[in-house]
Amino acid sequence: MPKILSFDAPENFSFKATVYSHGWSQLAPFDLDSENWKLKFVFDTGEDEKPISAVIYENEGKVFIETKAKTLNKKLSEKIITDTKHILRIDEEFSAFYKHTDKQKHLRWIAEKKAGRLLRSPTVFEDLVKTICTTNCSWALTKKMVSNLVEKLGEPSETGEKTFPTAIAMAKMPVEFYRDEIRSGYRSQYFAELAEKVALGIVNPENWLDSELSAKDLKKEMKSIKGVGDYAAENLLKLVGKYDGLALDSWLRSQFYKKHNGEEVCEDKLIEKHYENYGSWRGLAIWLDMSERWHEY
DNA sequence: GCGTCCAGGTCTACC
DNA sequence: GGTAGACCTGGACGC
Repeated sequence: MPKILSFDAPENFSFKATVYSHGWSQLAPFDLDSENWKLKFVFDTGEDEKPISAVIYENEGKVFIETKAKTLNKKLSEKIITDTKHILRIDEEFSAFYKHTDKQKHLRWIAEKKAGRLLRSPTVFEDLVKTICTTNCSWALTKKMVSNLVEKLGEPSETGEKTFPTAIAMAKMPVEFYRDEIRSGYRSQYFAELAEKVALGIVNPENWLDSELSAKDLKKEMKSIKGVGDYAAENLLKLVGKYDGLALDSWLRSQFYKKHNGEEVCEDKLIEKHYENYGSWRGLAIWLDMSERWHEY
């Protein structure tokens, strides 16, 4: 019998808005069943335990985690619930953000849909590697690189689905592996270097979650990682709860031109000006404004 | 079939 | 601090 865990969802939580918040639900080990609104994931449970495959869904104000584990002790149960709350950003508060968006008629849907939570991975390391996989390539290639990492370096659960690899697992592989097997091209050097530094404790991305640094200084620290530039750092800032940066990429720019600039290309300064009134929420404001049609469910 | 472009950018060298 | 050119991959497109 599968072991099912659950917890109460807060009043302002929307499972659909969270899993459709950006492309992360399409990246392994996430696997979204959009017909039934169920999100598959494979939880890493540490060195001594097999990873656990699970399906996450919401029903009547509760979040359920239906695991495929035959047994599940209290410690593992607590870890899976903690990870799920982190992934779904259950404890984040958006009322201050909604006060901004409710002032704009065309953004009132955001509070109505309870949107704002950007799906993330259980670890910042996983989000960091995935973000580097989004740079300078098509979304199809991003998905391919992430799938290759999971398939070739992930740990299998009892039912065979694999986790995202740890930094230690990634650090064991040479640059050639990333180039030839992961197909990550010039990013291969970045992955090998990053994994080694994280595995050795020289870099600890998990510290970014509760960093006391300002967004500006944290962005600077993130950019010290090879392969992380302005877009990647600002995207990572959003994933650790700081929305100061717009994280402009070619997709976001093109959407802005279509929606707010008569399909005319403009300088980034104009885009920044458009969202300056949202202050420290501007990164979330532009993202939701541009991805509005994703929330037509 | 082949060449070119470019996509959820970044790095380095140079000014 | 700003800019030009190089950088992997793979799908789309034109010829």
